[in-house]
Amino acid sequence: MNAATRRGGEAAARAANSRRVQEFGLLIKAATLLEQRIDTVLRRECGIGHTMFEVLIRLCRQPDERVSQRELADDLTLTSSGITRLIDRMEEAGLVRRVPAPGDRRSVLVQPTEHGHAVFLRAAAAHAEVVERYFVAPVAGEDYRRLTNALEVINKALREG
Amino acid sequence: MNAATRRGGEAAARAANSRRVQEFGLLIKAATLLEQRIDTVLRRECGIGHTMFEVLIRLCRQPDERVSQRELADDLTLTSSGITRLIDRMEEAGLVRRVPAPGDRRSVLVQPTEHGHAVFLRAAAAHAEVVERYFVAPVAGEDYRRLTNALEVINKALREG
DNA sequence: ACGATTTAGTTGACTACTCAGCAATTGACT
DNA sequence: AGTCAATTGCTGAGTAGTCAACTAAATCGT
Repeated sequence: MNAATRRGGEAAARAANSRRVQEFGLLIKAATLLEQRIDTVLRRECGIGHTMFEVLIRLCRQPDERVSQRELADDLTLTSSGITRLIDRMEEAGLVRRVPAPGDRRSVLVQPTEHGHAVFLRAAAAHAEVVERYFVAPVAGEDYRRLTNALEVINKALREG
Repeated sequence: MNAATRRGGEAAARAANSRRVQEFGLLIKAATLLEQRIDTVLRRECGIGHTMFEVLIRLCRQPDERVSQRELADDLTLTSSGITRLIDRMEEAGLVRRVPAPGDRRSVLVQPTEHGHAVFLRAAAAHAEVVERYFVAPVAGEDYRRLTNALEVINKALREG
């Protein structure tokens, strides 16, 4: 190993060991593991993955239970083609149905079926268990409030910047 | 809409609007947006995505700069076949090289090339900027320490449970 | 009121993963 | 030593997303 390579390696080692890198890694890792855990549980107990569950949340929390594909795509951080295919699969699984949007013939509204409701209710229970156990419980009361607060601030910064 | 459907809808609406669901959504969303943002920046400025960057971090922070594929897979939350293909692409891009592991002929060690070092150094700078701006800065001093602490506790719970 | 721009959704071709099944090697137990 | 189980990495087939290019509909500027 020559001197230049060694210098490069040292600088790289410093960068790779930086506090920020480690700390940021914690966020990515926690989110990945939690998402994976939920996905596994939902698949086993309800036959849907985490992404479909996220769609059902958006549909069911709306009073009229109708959301456009565009809004879903923005909310889930997917592209419009990603949403098209996701809703295709959900429609095929009998979880949702597409209805034309009154007043805008370009837009498609997505609506849960009765089966969609039923699956969502079971999924929500399983979801709540995992969230409670690995996200809420490990972080005690006051710190939990601060955690969600921090996450909100980060999301705000991302939306604005 | 009949009475049964309406009842199902109301229960679903309650579940979908639960505090925990919203709060957990903040974590997923923050992680997704941050990862996406970093991916875009790295791709534009260094020609690599976020996943390859994560591999380079693991390689460069090791004193001897050699890590087995198995360890990388565990660290990045990928399957062994996922890592095989990722390292294939990185090798093809000239970022890393595979070397046989002394003392275990099943195992393959991955090592950054000189080009890998160079790319990593530029990428680390870009990465640091995004992390500083959207992850560290929005959450002021004391709360930031608590945030990383909470994330650590969550990761610990996930590893153990 | 009409052409130019923007927006919503779809499709084809591609990318990056997963899972299941495999071969090679290692370790553990008699 | 000899076999059985576990571990490492690889491969074929399938899944879930992306991007680029398209059509149809709506909105804007004049």
